[in-house]
Amino acid sequence: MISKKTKYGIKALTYICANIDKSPIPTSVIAEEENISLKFLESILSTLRKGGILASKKGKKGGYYLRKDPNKIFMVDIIRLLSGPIAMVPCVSLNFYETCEDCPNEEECSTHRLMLEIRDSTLEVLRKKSLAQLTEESRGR
Amino acid sequence: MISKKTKYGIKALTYICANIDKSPIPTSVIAEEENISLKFLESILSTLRKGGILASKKGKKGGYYLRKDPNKIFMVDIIRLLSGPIAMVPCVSLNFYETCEDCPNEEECSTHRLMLEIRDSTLEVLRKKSLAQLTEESRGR
DNA sequence: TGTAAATCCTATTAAATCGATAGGATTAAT
DNA sequence: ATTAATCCTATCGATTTAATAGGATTTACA
Repeated sequence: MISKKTKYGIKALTYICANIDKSPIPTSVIAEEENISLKFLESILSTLRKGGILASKKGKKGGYYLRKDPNKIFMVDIIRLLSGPIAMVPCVSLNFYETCEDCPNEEECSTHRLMLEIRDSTLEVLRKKSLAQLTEESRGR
Repeated sequence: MISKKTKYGIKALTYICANIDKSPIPTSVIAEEENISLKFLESILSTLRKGGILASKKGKKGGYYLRKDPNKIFMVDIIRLLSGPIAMVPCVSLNFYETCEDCPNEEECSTHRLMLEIRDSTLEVLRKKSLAQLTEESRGR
């Protein structure tokens, strides 16, 4: 399960992408449109800014906008930033690898093997999907 | 991330499958071999029994054994039992569906769309992989 | 130059979940 | 009887989650 943080983050980014002409967009507008708690969303957008996905403009008429072309922002990076590892188990994580204390040999661990396959199929989806693409699919129908 | 419950459950099932000739296998043996807390494993195997994957024999010389042919036990069912929904979000879950309070229209929700694709690619892996197959891949190399 | 509207920062909290741990009741083989 | 197993219920500490609170700072604009 992904957290609400991740879910709200994706929705917010899609909103910003869909309204890219109106940016910077204040947190309050997104919170209202997407039914997200304002303060919670503030912290999420802050994470996305620190992570290099969003940029912000302070003060009146300020808000958030995309730092890069949404065709060049991929969902893997967003999910990694908001949720942490893509892998369902640290021992198959590319970016957050950890050994298991209970496994003498990773190669022989059935969980390891299975989760490796799931990680790969998930990565396949997330690496291909850009924010621009997701936004178009969701809104443009 | 999957829980340790799920991880240990998969490892235990693989152990039982790999040692099917010696079944029923007592919890204590699996706990020792796979470095799992005995009491924790007890509760996991109990879940697997109640879920119809394992059967048990009580008393001395008792233990757990597979209820069905391991070629006919698929990883989807095991994961569902131990972790709950395969989907990363309740609104795309086949077996644990729930509406989101914040979404007026699911079809237009970007998170929904993305998680639908991930669910499908994950299901693809989990539905195809049998316990027998996973056991062979992990142990037999 | 003052005010409104925004980001930004730090801290707290209530609730839920996780990963165990504890203690014993029950059942069956020898 | 004894031993070795499942089975059942309850508790617990730690961590994470999803907010909430309060305010400091920055900027547009009248």
